[in-house]
Amino acid sequence: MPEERPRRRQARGERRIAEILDAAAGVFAEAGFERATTNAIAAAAGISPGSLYQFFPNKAALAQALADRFVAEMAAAHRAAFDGTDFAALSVGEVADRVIDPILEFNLDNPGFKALFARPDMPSDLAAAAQPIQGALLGRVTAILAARVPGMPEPDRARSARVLIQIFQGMVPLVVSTPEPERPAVIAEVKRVLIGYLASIESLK
Amino acid sequence: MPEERPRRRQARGERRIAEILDAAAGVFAEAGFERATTNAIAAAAGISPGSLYQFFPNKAALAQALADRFVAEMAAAHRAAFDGTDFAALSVGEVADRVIDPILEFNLDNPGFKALFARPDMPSDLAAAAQPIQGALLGRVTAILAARVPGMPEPDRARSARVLIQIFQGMVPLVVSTPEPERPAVIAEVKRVLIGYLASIESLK
Amino acid sequence: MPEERPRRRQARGERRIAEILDAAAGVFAEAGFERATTNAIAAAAGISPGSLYQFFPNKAALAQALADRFVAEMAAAHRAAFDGTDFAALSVGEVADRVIDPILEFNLDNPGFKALFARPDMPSDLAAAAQPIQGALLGRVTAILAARVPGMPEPDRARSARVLIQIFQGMVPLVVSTPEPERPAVIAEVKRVLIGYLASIESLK
Amino acid sequence: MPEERPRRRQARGERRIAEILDAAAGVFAEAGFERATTNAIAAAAGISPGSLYQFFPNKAALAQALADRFVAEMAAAHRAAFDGTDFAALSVGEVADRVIDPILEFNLDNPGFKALFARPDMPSDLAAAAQPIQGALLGRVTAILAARVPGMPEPDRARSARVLIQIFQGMVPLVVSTPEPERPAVIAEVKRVLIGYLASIESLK
DNA sequence: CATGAATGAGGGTTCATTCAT
DNA sequence: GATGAATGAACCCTCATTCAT
Repeated sequence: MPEERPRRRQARGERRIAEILDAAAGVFAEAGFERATTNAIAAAAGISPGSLYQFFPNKAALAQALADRFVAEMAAAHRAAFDGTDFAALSVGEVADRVIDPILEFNLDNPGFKALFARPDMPSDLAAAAQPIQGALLGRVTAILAARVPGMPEPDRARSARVLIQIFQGMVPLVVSTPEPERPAVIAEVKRVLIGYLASIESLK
Repeated sequence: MPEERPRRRQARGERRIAEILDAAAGVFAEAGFERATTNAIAAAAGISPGSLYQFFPNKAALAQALADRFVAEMAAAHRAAFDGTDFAALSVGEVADRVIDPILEFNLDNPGFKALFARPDMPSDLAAAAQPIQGALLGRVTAILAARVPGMPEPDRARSARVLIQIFQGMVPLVVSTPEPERPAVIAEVKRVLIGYLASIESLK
Repeated sequence: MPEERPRRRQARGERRIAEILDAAAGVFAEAGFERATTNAIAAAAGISPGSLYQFFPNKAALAQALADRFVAEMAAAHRAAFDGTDFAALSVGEVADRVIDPILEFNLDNPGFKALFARPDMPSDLAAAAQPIQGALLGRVTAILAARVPGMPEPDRARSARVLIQIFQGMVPLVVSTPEPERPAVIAEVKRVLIGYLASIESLK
Repeated sequence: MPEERPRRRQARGERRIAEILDAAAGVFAEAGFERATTNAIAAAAGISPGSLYQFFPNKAALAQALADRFVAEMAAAHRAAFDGTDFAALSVGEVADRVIDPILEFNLDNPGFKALFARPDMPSDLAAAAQPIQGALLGRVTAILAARVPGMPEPDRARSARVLIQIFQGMVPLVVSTPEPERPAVIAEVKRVLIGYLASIESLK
């Protein structure tokens, strides 16, 4: 089986890449993107700086790859939340639960996410990386709206979807920064906001 | 008039400081805090690097001063929005207009604001600078809630105030990033969200 | 022999450190501590500025390390001069030869020494580094005096030891600055001074 | 009296210069030459940086002028010590008193002196400034030796004079750094050294 | 492929000096 | 002459990146 070697190598390489991205996420989360040094990331990954550059040509590419991974994981979370669900048949509360909980969980589990995507000087490449999930999320929320409020004009629907997403994403920092005993109440409130908005749209008939 | 000289000097110094802060806000907005170089800020202010350091002992102090100025301007905007207004007598829509419009305008006018206060590694000093407005804003929104929903338990009120503020602050990027012809519709939607949440609270009696 | 690698590495690292200290001693000697730039030291050591900082965290630490090395070498010279010698059994001339020659030689061989230890704003850390040799030297000269002039009161002895050391150290610049054909005569004269002082003490019985 | 104005101006200018030199001596004494900033000197002199440069074209010239003043004052002290004294008729102890006391006093009174003349990177210009007093001192000590030890060969005499001067100058730091109750004993010891050396020369007949 | 020492451009900051007022 | 704000070259140090081993 001569194919074994390359495959095994590739597998090891991918494990390495994953480790580096894990390390990078941690360092980014702790220091922010700019103050995170590639040497610190390499050290956190248990490799040498030179090795890091065998996998990523530069710091931006590393950030990009981490962003891509975040995006892929996000997409998976979204798929789990959205696929095979008939949102038209659910109550607004159930819709909110389905959509919000997994995404909140993702953000709580991945503190590096914010450090990458919330930085004020995010280059367009990075923003572009996020675009697929944003686009997918937008599409799905639009679909939910279409299912629930069929008569809504397309531009209004798109705008409302963007607003819904933004409300939610804007609340994430509040949820993340709220310590544990109080956090569920905040999450409940976030859902009330979204539900309220959804209901107000639906009431327009 | 021998008092003229120092006064004029001081006036010039303060104008210089204002110019430097303007320049810093611009460079921060464009490059982010970390990538903004003091030399670039000096150049943008039309002065030499050495001159910059006659007004601010270091980059952090410059950031602090800019933050303080933002905070002061924000506070003024808040005062203009809140003081002398009987929020209990207004409709929810009017409340939303009064509160939201000036703050949105401030954010649209000051792109450097975000670069300073949204950076992932904000030092506690900077955060402390923002605390006064945050605190004041929280106090005022809490007061509005108290006026409009007297029977609400205190912890719920505090939480709802935080959520209201966060909804709004979370929407700011969306508003700012929406180009002009579409922007008013987005702002209207933001208000609908807030109004919806307020109404849902008030309906609890 | 797997121990070879780290050992070799460490050896190379220590050679590098020695080279840097050599370079620093030269640059300090030529320009003085303040005017010596770390980049010039790096260049003199044949390395890049960044490399210098892999061995020393800053200029002060570099100076400290150089001082420590000087001190260690001085201490070795002192030990060679003092240990195992019965100064009570020697003539004053022999005592002078034993003590003076190696220290003079050290100063002639290490022009950077003066640049580090004679600077007017020597930080206390550096002074502390020199204190061990100064203390040891003082102890040894005091011991010699005790051996040769047993009846001397302790405070007088301590003072005389300090004076002897100071005479000698004060003469070093004269010796160093005297060009070669004349230098031995100056050294002879220095010894005459010390011998004369020693004799005058001993004559007190 | 039209000559009055320029003279008065000149007088005021010279007073200013003296004040600046006083300030410089103080700052040099406290911070060392390199770390002393011209702005600090100007501030200590109670003038603006610009004014300082009306009197001295640069920092080196200021140092030079201060050195020159020190030298002139030293020369005066020397003249007071040497002129009109028949050293051949005095005991060695009296010679030592006459020569040493005023110079020690000068050093004790002028802490800036050391900061200027003891710095490791003294430029040749500054050294040249000191040369006149050094030369004069050398001449006078040589003359004393000639008066007291007529048969001494010229080269030996010159060398002994240099050694005598160097002994003394080398002891100055010890004297200056010795705190008050103990200082006179140290001074007495310094004199014993010089007397001992002088006596050993004279005994050669 | 891995290593980690080496690189060097560039950033924040200082300070001797200048110049408009 | 005096002022002091302004200048800008140069310093110490960092860190993304490279390369000999």
